[in-house]
Amino acid sequence: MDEAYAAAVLDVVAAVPPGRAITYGLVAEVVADRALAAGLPSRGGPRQVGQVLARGAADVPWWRVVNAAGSPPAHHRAQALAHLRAEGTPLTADGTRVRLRAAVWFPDD
DNA sequence: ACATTGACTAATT
DNA sequence: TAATTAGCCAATG
Repeated sequence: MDEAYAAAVLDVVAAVPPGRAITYGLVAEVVADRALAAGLPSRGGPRQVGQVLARGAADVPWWRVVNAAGSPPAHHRAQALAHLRAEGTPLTADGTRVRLRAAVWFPDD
């Protein structure tokens, strides 16, 4: 397990502003880009991001990280949605998933 | 070294 | 729009 990678992932997640969200794939890309810019070897994909969060998400707003379909992790979806709703994150009419079109955030904003 | 697993994604149906 | 299938990458046993 690479702590540097985990730290990079958590850093990105922690940077997501309230009321916005980001996908696993996007996090993976940002981390990969940063690693590349730092001259480090390329990192893993979305699944590794999930693995890192599963392990050390205690200190970060993990509920702002959703899958490509806009659905929160299957493990805590109810609680994640509660957080998102409380933050005013754009959700679909049924309130079961995030409206990525409007809520997706990229580190440039 | 091989098989299994998972907080994933994209293409198909 | 939702369910299936196949591909994916690294960690674990």
